[in-house]
Order: sequence, then structure tokens, then C-alpha cells
Amino acid sequence: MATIYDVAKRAGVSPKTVSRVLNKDAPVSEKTREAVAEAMDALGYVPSHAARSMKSNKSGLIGLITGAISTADEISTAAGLPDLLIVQGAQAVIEKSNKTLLISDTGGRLDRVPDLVRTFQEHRVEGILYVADFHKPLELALPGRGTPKVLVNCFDQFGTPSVVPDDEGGQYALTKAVIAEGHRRIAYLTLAPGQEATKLRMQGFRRALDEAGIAFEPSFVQATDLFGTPGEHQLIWDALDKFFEGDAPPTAICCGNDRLAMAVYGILRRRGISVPEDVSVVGYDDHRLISETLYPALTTAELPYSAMGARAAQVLLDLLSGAPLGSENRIAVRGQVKHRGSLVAPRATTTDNVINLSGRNEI
Amino acid sequence: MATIYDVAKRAGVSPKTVSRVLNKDAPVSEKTREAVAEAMDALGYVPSHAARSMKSNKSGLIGLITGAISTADEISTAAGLPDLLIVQGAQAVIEKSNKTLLISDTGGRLDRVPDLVRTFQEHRVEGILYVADFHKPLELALPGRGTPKVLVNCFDQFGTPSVVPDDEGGQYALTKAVIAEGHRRIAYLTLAPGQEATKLRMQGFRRALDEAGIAFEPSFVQATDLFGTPGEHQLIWDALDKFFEGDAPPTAICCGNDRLAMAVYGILRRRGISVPEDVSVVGYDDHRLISETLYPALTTAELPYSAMGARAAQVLLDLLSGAPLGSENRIAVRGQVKHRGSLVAPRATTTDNVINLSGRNEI
DNA sequence: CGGTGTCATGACATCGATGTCACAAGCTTT
DNA sequence: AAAGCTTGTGACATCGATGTCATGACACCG
Repeated sequence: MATIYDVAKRAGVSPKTVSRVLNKDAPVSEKTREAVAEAMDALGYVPSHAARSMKSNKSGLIGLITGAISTADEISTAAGLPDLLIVQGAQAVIEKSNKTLLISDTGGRLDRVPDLVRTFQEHRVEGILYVADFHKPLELALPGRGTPKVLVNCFDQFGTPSVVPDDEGGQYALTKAVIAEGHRRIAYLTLAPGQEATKLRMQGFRRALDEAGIAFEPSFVQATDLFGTPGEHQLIWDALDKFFEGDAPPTAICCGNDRLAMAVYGILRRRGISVPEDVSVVGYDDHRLISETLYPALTTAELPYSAMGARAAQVLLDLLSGAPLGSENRIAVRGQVKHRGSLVAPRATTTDNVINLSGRNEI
Repeated sequence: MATIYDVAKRAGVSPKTVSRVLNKDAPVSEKTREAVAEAMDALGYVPSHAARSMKSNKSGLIGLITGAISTADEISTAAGLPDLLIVQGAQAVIEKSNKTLLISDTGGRLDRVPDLVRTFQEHRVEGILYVADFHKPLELALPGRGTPKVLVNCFDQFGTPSVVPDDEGGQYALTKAVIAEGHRRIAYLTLAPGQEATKLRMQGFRRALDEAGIAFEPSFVQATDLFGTPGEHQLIWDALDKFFEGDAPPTAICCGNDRLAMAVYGILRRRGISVPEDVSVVGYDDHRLISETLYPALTTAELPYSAMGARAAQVLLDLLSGAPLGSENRIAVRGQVKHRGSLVAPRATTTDNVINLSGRNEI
């Protein structure tokens, strides 16, 4: 690969002058500039980032650690694949700031993080973004002292700045939308109880019920999930059984995520219960591949991954440019409620109808 | 950040000796080694990749260009999001070879490719992988002469080595599986006719029919797709109408991809047609988020993205290590048929039953 | 017309690592 | 015991770019 010396020789000038043409940091006569440009062109010269960053001691690199790429085909986590959108959001912002994103993947193994950080340090990254696959506390202290870091979709106990989804607010707004359609008996198929999102969303769910003066009905809450194992649908059958065994079954079902809602669609129909005529279904995530493709299209709360990635990148860039860290070191990003065909007003709320509905359950 | 000189000073040796400890390329006495190790540790020393690669003229970097990240939430392309799996497959192989992957995203704009390649060249990447979002001819000549390249999920006219899915073979195998269940009237809901995959898969579809002695029925082929627009489901309704308007409707429907199959599930059920009792449905892609979550789970042909990524990375690494390019410069990777609940034997194939089925269509 | 400032340019050192060469000390070989 | 090896180490140049400083050629000022 041609160097600045080759270019200088061909243009009949000193290397320093070539550097000046490249960086426009000192006046160069028009004639010289052209000669240099011609030489660069002819030689296909591209400046070496390595040499530059060695001299300037600035790499222009931002490291991003994720498990998203390697786990993209797994169906084990709450949110599933779309945490890649975080990467996308970050990518867009980083790129606009003329830095380059170095993406590393943990391959699902947390113990590889130190290695990845070390590689980043070899490249002298200016900052690190750590992206978790779903909202959770981070189990390890990130190595790499001195390098600014921002956590995305997770948080730690050391006050590292972090950007997370506003799960409480999202579920609150979604539940409010369900209530606004006239529903009073609302079931909730939650994800694993231990998860951060599950806790927060339950709070949002209950806040919306409280505000509407609806009593919380414990039997209308069941925890389940899909684990990618054969027979997994059975768990959802069982959970739905619980909802529909009483006299007054729910007229709407909130699902812990869109995938769960997708499975619920199929199972409800198999039981002879129509969506949305007999029961409204809403999801969570706005995994558009699912929410927009399902028939009827799914009402859901957006998990604002892309916005979170962008926000985190911006926070990191601000840190790098020396801005002081705001007092709030955990930023919750709010997503929108996407109202689609799966949520409609409940049928006339007469007792007759209710009995009718629960009767169908026998299939 | 500490340098090799700082370490040398602290350990009371020369920088070169520190280098020897780092690279183990010459004997160093045990005592010295320990002193150096202690110094490196105390100073938190990490060697500078920039300085190293400047001297060695080897960057250890592989560039990968994709639109996958930025288009991950779009629902416009045939295969949709899973081309990220290509990135994953490549990542795994690259990493194992101790190189680092530099991932750049086009943001969906092909005209940004030259810029990305230039950035790669500044970093002196040793090779470039170009990943397309679905199987197609590549519309541009990649810049970056002299840098080895491998195309994934696409191909060009210049003989650039490329790795693509075996669409013909995949659809052939899938259709054969459908036939093996006893189906003879098989409809095919294809994607856009112009696409590479559509052409190849139709060939595979017809080959399977031919081998089984089943006459090709043109009215059983309809082209459609989901475009992420409101009302998009109507197109599928219309296509299905065509299939079910005759006396002898299909007992199985092949869909151009899993998303289409997902929509078809909902629409068939709305029309009172059960999957798989009344009609079997198969997809394409094995987009597991869909295929495993749908109820019943979807039979489909795997689009072996991860394997393609891995294969492409391997080809590139081979090229880099000087291996001659095999005579075959377009490698087709075959995916498996995933047999799941949505494909079962057709009902008794009496004429009665057939009429019965088509009758349901009036709903 | 000498002094001062601007323009355009080049020589040289430098960033952090490593390759080359040199060399001293301790060992083997014959 | 002299010659030859091996081991362990350091001085110095080098990779490609850029920062610092110096310099020659003009132009402008009073």
C-alpha cells in the first residue's frame, strides 16, 4: 500500500506537504495541491489509520460489546432478537460523529468479556458500550479502568451510566389503552417473575388498574414463557386454562412479549376463541416482524431499543467530549403504545355473554 | 496509557526485552520475565495495536459490510432480518482465527459502500466480506482493488468468490417432504417473481413435482408478499381465494417465507380452514422466532445463513493465507428441511372431502 | 529601504512497537 | 585452551503519519 512518502516523491514535494494537503491544516499553493492530488489518485493512496492514531494518540474507535449477534437465533431470552436494534441505534449516532464502531460479540459467554475489553484496549477505543440482551442488572464489573463506559439495557451498582427501557411506564400506558377500550377484566401472562422487566411492568400494570379503580385479581396473572423446547406451547395452554376456568373470564389478555402473543393467537383459536372478537390480545416489545405480520395485527408497547442505543451512544460521546455526567445516571427511555387490530372494545358486558365465552373453553 | 518504555523503565530492562516477554520470540531469563510481568501488571499495560500493525504492516482486521443492522426493523425484504445470522457465522470463524471483525453498516444506502470501503482501507483490513440482505446479483463493483473479497448472499459478474443459499435444492427437498406426506395438490405462494430466490425455488418446486409425476398446475401459483403497509393482508386473502375457488383446492400450501406463512395461518383460520387438519402449510427460511413459536409449529426449509457466513469467512481466510481459489467461485450452501407440526398427511383424498373443503371458503 | 508579517515549503523528531545487529558471559567441543 | 555455540540482553533504525521549527520568497508598512 502506498505511503505518504510515495506520494511525496511522485508529486515532487516533501511528505509534510502531502500531509498538509490531506489535512488542510496549512496553506498549500493550488499548483502543489493538484500535483499531490494527482499523485494520491494515481497511487491509490489511503492514509494509514494506524500511523495516524499512533501520532495523535486518538483512535476514533468506540467499542461495543453484545451477545446479540451470537444469540440471534436463540429463543431463550425475554425480548428475543431485537436487541440488535440497540446496535443499530448506536451505530447511527457513532457514525455521524465520525468515529468507527468496533463490534464484539460475547458468543453468549460472559466470561469472554475481559478478553473483548482487552482487545478493545489494544485498539485504544475511546469508549465502550455494553449491550445486554434484556433489561437486567449486570453481573460483573466491566474491566478497562479509565475507559468511559455506558451500559445499555442493563445497570450496575457502581453508578456506571446506563440506558434502560421504561418498563413501568410502558406497561402502564399499554394497560391504560386496554382500559380505555372498556376492558375491566384484564389478564396478564407475564414473563419469569425474577426479571427486572417483569417486576417493573407489573408495577405499571397495577398502577393503571388502580387509577381506573379496577381491583387487582391475582388469578388473572400467570407467569410463563417459551423456551424453544418441544411441547412448550403446553405451558401456555395451562396458563390460559386458569384464566378461563372461572365465571368471569378476561376480555383482554396482556402478554409478556410479542412472541408469547403469537403463540396465544394460535392456541386461543384452537380453543374456539376469536381474536379480537372474543378476547383482545396485546403484547410487548413491538417486535414488528411479529406485531405487524400477525393477523390481526398486534397491539403492543414498543420496547424502544433503537432509541436506547442512540441515546446511549450520545451519552458516551458527551462523556468523551468532557461533558459532566448528569445527576441521573440511569436513563429510562419510554416507548410508544402501538394500537393495532388485536385490541378492540369488549363485547357487551352482560353476564350472559360472559358465560357464553367461558363455555367455549371446553373445546 | 502506559507504553513499552514505561514498562521497561519500571522493570529496569530495555524496551526490546519487554517486547521479547510479550512475544516470547527469544529466550528471557525467568527473573527478568517476572520483573517485566510485574511492571506490566502494575502499570496496566496493554500493547498498542496501532504501533504493532504499523511495524508489521498487518492489521489483523477483516471488514464486513452489511445492511443487516440498519434494516433489521424493516419488513421490506424477502428474508427479513435473519441475515444477521450471516454476520454471526462469519464472526465466529473470524474470531477463532484471532482476527478482529470490523462491521460497517450501509444504512440501507448502497452509495455509502465506497465510503465504508475507504474506512476499511484506512484501517488496512486484510479482507472484506460483503453481505447482502437477500439472495441477489450485486449491482455494483466493489471498490478496494487489491483487497481480497468474498460476497455472501449475492454474486457479481466479475468472478468474485461468493457464497449463496441453495434455493433450488432447498425448495426441492421441502417439496419432496410435502409430497412424501401424500400431498398431490400443492399450492405455492411465491415471493416477487423477479427475485433470484423465487426463480431458483420454483425450479426446485417443479423438479420435485416432475419426479413425483405430478402435473404442474399454474393456478396453484400466486405471487405475493408483505410490504409492511396497512392492509397488506388483503393481498394474501386474494391469493388464497384463487387457490380455493376451484373444485379441487390444494391440500398443502408452500409459502415464500415464514412470515408469509404466519400471515396465512391467521387468514386461513379466519376463513374456517384449520392448519394442519384441513390444509398443511410450509414456509421457507426457518426463521425460528416464527417457525418454532407459531402454533402449530411451522415446517420449513432452513436458509442456512449462519453456515453461509461461516463458510464465506473461511473462504476469505483461505484466500488470505494464499490458498488458490477453487474452480467453483460461487458456493451454494444447502439448508435442512425442518419438519414440524404444520405438515401432516392430507385427509382422505376422496372427492367428497375435496368439495367439503372448498365449500368452507365462503365464509 | 529596512523591518515585520504572511505564505509555502522542508528537515527532523516523534508516536509505540519490533526487526537487525552487536555483544558479553557462560558452555561445549576437540 | 582456543574456537565455536548458546543464552540473555541492549542500541538503534524503522514502520507512516504529523507536530515543531526553520527558511526563503514576497508583500506591506512607515
